[in-house]
Amino acid sequence: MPKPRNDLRRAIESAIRKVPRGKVSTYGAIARAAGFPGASRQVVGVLRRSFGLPWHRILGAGGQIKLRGDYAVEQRLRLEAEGVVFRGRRVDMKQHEYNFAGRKARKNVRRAS
DNA sequence: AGGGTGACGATCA
DNA sequence: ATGATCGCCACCC
Repeated sequence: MPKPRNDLRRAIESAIRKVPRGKVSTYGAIARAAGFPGASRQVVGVLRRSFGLPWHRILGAGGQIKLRGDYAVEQRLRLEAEGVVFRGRRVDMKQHEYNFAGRKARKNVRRAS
């Protein structure tokens, strides 16, 4: 049986809440982490409807802010307040993208010597 | 049932 | 880099 739609929302919220302070993630990544690849638009839906989520830590692919106008400004401010570094209009994902447990980690992880 | 809507994403000109 | 297009998926009239 297919997963109940409710699960989708629950899973997505849960995934969003896992992103720690100072880290960020993307709509697509959240969807995958929640077990619904391709449901990035649903992630947006959840973010818009529910409160109490670290909404500012969720960005578009490539670390780009997808909000418009004042909201975009606020998101950037909030992130910078957490120590997130921007490179032009995008967040430096190399440094701040959160790795969900259970998700395939890149091999070739070399620690800073 | 049918059509419109998103804080999307990947691709191409 | 920017804008257009198409594919996606659940939700709401």
